[in-house]
Order: sequence, then structure tokens, then C-alpha cells
Amino acid sequence: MRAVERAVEQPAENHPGPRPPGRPRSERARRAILQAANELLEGEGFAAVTVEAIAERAGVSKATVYRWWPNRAAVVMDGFLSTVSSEVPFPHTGHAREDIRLHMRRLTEAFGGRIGRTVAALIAEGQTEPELAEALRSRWLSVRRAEAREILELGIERGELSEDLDLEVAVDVLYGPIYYRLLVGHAPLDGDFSDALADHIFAGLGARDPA
Amino acid sequence: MRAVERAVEQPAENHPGPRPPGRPRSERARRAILQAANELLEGEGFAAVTVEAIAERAGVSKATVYRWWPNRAAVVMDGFLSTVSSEVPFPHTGHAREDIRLHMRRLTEAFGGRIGRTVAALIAEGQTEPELAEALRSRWLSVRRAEAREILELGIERGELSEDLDLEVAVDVLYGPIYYRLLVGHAPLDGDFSDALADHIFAGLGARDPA
Amino acid sequence: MRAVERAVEQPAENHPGPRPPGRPRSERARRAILQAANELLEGEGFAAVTVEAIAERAGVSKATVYRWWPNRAAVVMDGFLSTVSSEVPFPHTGHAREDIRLHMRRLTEAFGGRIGRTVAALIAEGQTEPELAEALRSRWLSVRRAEAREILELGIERGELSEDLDLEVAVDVLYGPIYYRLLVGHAPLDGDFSDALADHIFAGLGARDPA
Amino acid sequence: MRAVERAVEQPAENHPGPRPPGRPRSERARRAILQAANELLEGEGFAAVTVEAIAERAGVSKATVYRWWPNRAAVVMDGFLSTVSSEVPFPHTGHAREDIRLHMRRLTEAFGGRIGRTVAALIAEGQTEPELAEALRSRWLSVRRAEAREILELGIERGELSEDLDLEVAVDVLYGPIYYRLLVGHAPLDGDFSDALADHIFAGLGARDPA
DNA sequence: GATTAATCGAGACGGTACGTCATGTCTTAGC
DNA sequence: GCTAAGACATGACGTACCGTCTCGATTAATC
Repeated sequence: MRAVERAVEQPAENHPGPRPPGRPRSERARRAILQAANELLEGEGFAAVTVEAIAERAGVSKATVYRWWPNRAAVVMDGFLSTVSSEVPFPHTGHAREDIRLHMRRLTEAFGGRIGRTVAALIAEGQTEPELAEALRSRWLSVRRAEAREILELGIERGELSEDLDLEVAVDVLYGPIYYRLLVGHAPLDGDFSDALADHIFAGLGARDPA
Repeated sequence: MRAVERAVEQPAENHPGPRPPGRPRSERARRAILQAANELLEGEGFAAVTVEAIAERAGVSKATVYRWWPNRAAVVMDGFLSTVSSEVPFPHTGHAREDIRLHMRRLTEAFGGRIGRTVAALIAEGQTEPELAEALRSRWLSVRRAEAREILELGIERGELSEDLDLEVAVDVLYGPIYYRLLVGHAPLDGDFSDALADHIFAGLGARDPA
Repeated sequence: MRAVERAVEQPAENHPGPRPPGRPRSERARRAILQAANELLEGEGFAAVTVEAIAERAGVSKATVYRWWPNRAAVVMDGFLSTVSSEVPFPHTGHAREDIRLHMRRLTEAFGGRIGRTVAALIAEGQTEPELAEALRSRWLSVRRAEAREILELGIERGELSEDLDLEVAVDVLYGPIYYRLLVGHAPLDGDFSDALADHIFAGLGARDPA
Repeated sequence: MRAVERAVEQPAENHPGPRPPGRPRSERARRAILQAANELLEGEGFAAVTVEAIAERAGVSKATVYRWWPNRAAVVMDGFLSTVSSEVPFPHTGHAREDIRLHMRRLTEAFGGRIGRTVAALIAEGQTEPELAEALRSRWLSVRRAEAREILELGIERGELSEDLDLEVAVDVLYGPIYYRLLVGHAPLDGDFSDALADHIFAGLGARDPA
């Protein structure tokens, strides 16, 4: 098990078994660290989230941080995930197009605030830290993608969408433009954009039959 | 004019006018710095591109680097742009859908190598350096976007695409998924993806008429 | 307590008391730094004693030097003092004039070598660093001055010297000319000078009674 | 001729001879440089007197400074000497002891202000720059010493002082303590000190006849 | 009046060292 | 066996001056 993943474990397992010897891990320290990371990220941006600052603000030693997380990005991600569990719930209108429009809208709105800043920072850090990128994919992205895929699958079942759809590619089409604006910042991420996006995607960019 | 942009000026102006006083800037040093940045990026990745390393490899003092660029990312961007001028030229088949498919394919292929790694690194750095992000938008992205927009406009003129198209949003739909895969890395960036992408986009995800 | 003074503390206190928390200071590093400073000073002169050079020669990081000393001059002073503790001991012939002549001679001889060069360098640095000047006064000069004062006091007690003597001024008369030659270098610092000095001082420059 | 000395030459020679070809040296620049050095020294201390700062304040290029002076200390000394020519004139009361007392008093008073700070700074710099030390000796110290020697010689001629006096040593006795306090700063440099000094020196530290 | 030659300003250059910061590792004592 | 405290080696940061250099412009004296 990699360090990034180990750190991610739920702190309290369901069937504890024979407690290991020695002083048990401090739950207080763990929480203080994650909270400090969150506050720093919110208050001063990713650059200010140093392990040093986290430790000081959490009233914890650096060694304690490093014992449980491999680097600052892992801490930030844990801190981030500890606050967003299923913050973007699943819409069910019965119509795939509408469900997707709503889903995209919620993500867009979420990306307008703290969540967007954090996700952008994590993706950025992931460029130089493969483990972090992997963790982000498995713990954040794949959850959202699974939701979108589920909506699409329901749409196909109901005959609203073509059976030829490549689900992976389709999900990229839905999410790609949103992440693109998030990361590149060339235009605002708002509800108008989200709606226009859904329209254009489902309209096939208004392409007439090529025949 | 900001420092990032100033550094970017073409070294030789068309109508030089009255040369400014003082020792002129060393063209040799400028080139050596950009080349060193490129080589380091290629050889050892973005993390290895420190100002210190650039200066040493270029046989230049750190002060000279800092005199002309505000930070390493700006150097990397200049170095990058000095090698890619119109590396992704404009296709003209006479059919918008085909032009776009080709355009997307070329970008996808370019992103599979050095260019992709560099663009990803620059976008990542841009998350914490607004000036760099702005420079990347104005000097790399907007050029590509303008090309895509031009293709779309031609398609509208020829009646191949709907007149209702919001060009900005449409360009986001085309580019977004590619940048998304580039930055998130959840699936490969290859010709198959590029083609599938074009198909799905123009097919409107296979949506039946919602009526 | 000022940094300069703190750094100067004896490493081993007599009654240690409750050891402070955290990793203890590395005695090995402390010694290596002082030795490196001494060697550099001896070998290449004060100008070569940069913090960078000290750190490298001592196999220590710059940060460790800066953690304990505010600047290179403070290191040099500590290094210097660690080698000279009571190197100019107290003479006791029973005659004030003779004791003083010997005391001056020993100082003059000491100033002819390493000690003289170092003291001169430290006084010079002290011109721009008040803390260093203060440290030099309290840790080097006042020790020597106290010795001279003691000799003079004994001489007064024995009736060899006038009771009207202003001890501070008298000590300045004894030491002043030696430091003057040390720092200005207009004439050699040797035993002949030292003896002639003592003679002239006690002879009152050969002044006839002004009456 | 050394650079330090060359720079020191009087700007206008008495018998100009065949003026050399080319643009003559700018008297305006020379003066502005010396004045800038003086002002900086007065206003912000020796550390602030960098060649860069002098050049900027004087509205002159660094190259012009370096063309005429080898380093900042030489500039400072020239600037200093250009303001103090025989500022401590010769007293003539007809009595050696009194002349000397007055002479010492004037020097002590002068050392209480700008002159003292400058001389101290120059002596300090002289520790690492032999040329500067030599220039200071020949252009400042030897002038004052000659004055003192002359007073002493007159005193000997008049029978007020012993014929056995070693003039060099005697001058060291007079000046040494003053420079000592100037450079070490352990006690104030004022009229009281100066007078007490003269008393103690002429009284031979109150020594009873050793016989 | 043109030529020659040294000076001047401006400011870029290769260097060196500065003092700071965060990294991730370690060493200790205490709980 | 965790924890806090904090020292440690490492390495890059961005800054400040150093003393040198390369320009075009200026200023006389000479041709």
C-alpha cells in the first residue's frame, strides 16, 4: 500500500481487532492537521500551505505530519475530501438530458468557490507528483465520473441516448470543458456557461447531417 | 507592460528607432537561457528547471535571468514558445467537421510529447502565478482558440453549422476534453480518443430529439 | 539576551537543570564551525571568512550557522575566544612598574601574531556592528583591562603609584598606544616598543616639574 | 604611482604643461562624487557608501567612479580629506605641556563628530585594504603626528622636555589613548578625558621615583 | 570644419555572498 | 509507540554590489 493511500484510510476501522501496542494515534492531532490545512488553503492560498505552517497552526510537530502523510499535497487532499463527501448529489428527474444539465450545473457552481480552487491546486500539484494525481483520480474524479456515467447509462436504457455512446469519451465531453475553464481561466465558470455547454453538447454543435 | 510580457518581445524590432542608452542586451545570453530552460525541461522535468540550474547551464549569472524574467515559469514559457511558433497549422479540407477533426487530432498528437508536458506544467504553475496564467492564455491558448474559431465561422458561413452557435462555448467543447485528459491523465491522449471525441461532439452524444 | 551573547554561552552549564525539549544542539557542529572560522581566518584572512565558506569547511549547513550566530563576525569572535582564554596571564614581581612592563610586553608580543590580526579585524568589524563591538568589549577588552587595573591598584596600595590615579584613564594610557599601532600600523609592535612605551609613560614624557 | 595615490592628486596642477588630447576630466563629476560620498557617510553610515549609491546620488555612472578611484574606501577618504584640510590647527602658547593639552583637546573634540566616525571607518577598512591604510597614514595621520612632534621638539629645545625623548613613542603615547577610545568605544571621548589624559601622561602615572 | 581621442551617461554582464525559507530526516524526553 | 519540540543537511530562493564591459553622445584640441 502506498503512503498516499495509507493516509487515506478511515481512522476508525469497523472491526478493530487486537489494538497494537504503544501509544495510539492521536485523533485530535489528525483532525487539527486536516483543519489547519483547510484553513490555510482557504485563507492564504495553496502556496501558504506548507507543512511547517500546518504543523504550527495545528499545534503539532512536523514529524507527526510526515508520519502520516507523505507531503503537503496529500494532507491538503485529505483535508479537502473530509469536507466534501458527496457534496454534489445525484439528480433524478427521469430525463437524462435534464439530469446531466443539473449535474453539470452543480459542479460548475461548486467550482466557483473553495472546491474549485482546491481541485485546481491539486491537479496542478499532481503534474509533478504522480502519487497525488493517482489519489485525486481515484478519490475525487472517479466518483464524479461514475455518477455521470450512471446518468448516461440510464439515458441509454430509456432510449434517450444512443447505444453507440462511448461512456468514457462522453463523460470527458461533459466534464472536460468545465475543468478546462477552471484551470485555464479564460472565461467565467457560471450557470450560463453550464447551460450553454449542455445545450451545445446535446445539439452536436448544431451540425447538419454531413450527408 | 508587465515583466512577463516585456521579456517576450521580439528581440529584433522592425523599425529599431533610436537605440536606448547603455550596453545593449546580450542576444547570446537571451538565447542561451531559453535553450537551457528547454533542455532542462526536456531532460529532467519541470522540477529541475530552477533559475540556478538555468543560469549555470547557460553560462549566465542568476542576476541576468532575473533581470529579464520574473521567475522560472516565465523563462520556461518563453523557451517553449520560441520552439512552437505555428507548429499546429491550419487544415483546410473545405468541410468544417473534417477540418476540426484534423485540428483536434494534431493538437492531441502534439500533446502526447514535449508540448503536452510543457503546457501541462505551465497551466499548473499558472494556478499560483496569475501573470503566468495570463501570459499563457494570451500567447498560447488564444492563438489556438482563434484558429478553431475561424474554422467554426467558416462552417457557419457554409451552412454546415448552426448560426446559433456560441463560438466561445463551442471552442471550449472542442478543446476542453483534450486539456482535461492532458491534465488529469485518467485515459490516454491518442488519435482514437481524438476521433471518438469529434464523433461524439458532432453527434450531440447521440441524443434523440427531446421533443 | 542578545544573539551574540547567547551563542557565546558555555556549552556545558554547571547545573544543567531540566534539559529543554527537542533535539539538543549538536556539539560536534558547534565545534566544527568555530574551528573552521579559525582556520579560515588564519589561512586566508578575514575577507575569506564568509558564512558560506565556514559552513562548507565545517560540513555544516548555512542555516545551522545562522541559527546560532547572527553574522560571521560573531562566529569569528567565538572562535577566537575559544582559543585564547587567559593566554595573557598575570605577572607578579611585587613591583607595579615591572608588572606593568611585563604585562604590556606580553600583550605586544601576542599582538604580533594571530591574536593581533584577529583583534584588529574584530575591532574593525565592530565599527559597523554595535553588538559585536559590545561583545568584544565585554568578553575580551574588559578582561585585560581588569588585569591592568588590578596591577595598578596593588601599586597604589604599596605606595608605588599616586593615590590620585584615575584608573580608567591610566589603563587607556597603557593600552592605547599598543592598540594604536596595531590598528594603524605606522610602526612595528615589538618588545623594544613595549619597553620604550613603559619607560616614557612612567617618566611622564620626561617632563620637568612645570613649577 | 598607485591608483589610490593617483586619485588623490590635486585636480589642478600648477604647471599644466601640454594638456593631453581627448575630452578632459569632468570637474563637476569629481566634485559630485566626493560630495555624494560625504553625504552618504554622514547620513547612513559607512555601510551605505556603496559605489552604486555614490554613482546614483552624484548623477554619475559607476564607470566614472571606477575610472578615478580603485574602490569605495578611496573615494571616502578623498571626500573626507577634501573637507578637513588643517581643521586642527597648531596651538602656540609657548609652553609644550599647554600646547599639547590644547592639541589633544582639539583632536578629541573633532573625534566626537563626523571626523571621528570617518576616521574610525577608514581605519577599519584599512585592516583589509593595505593601500587604503597606507594612504590614510600618509595623508591624515602623518600630518597630525608631524604637528605633535613639532610641539614636542620645541619643548625639548626650550628645556621643558627631556632630550632623551623618543619622539615616535612619545607621539604614540599622546595619540594612542584617543584612537583607542575612538575605535573601541568603552568610554566617552570628551574634554574631561582629554585633560585627564594629558595630566596622567605628564605626571608619569604619578610614579614615585623607583629608586 | 573634420578628425581624433578620451570622457561621460547609461546600463547589461558574470560573479559572489548574502540571509531566508521549506524540505524531509533526525534525536531527545515525556506521556 | 506515539508525541512535541526543535536541530540538522540540503538546496533554491531573490537581492545587493562588486568590478568589468559595451554602447552612443559629448567635448576639446589638432589637423
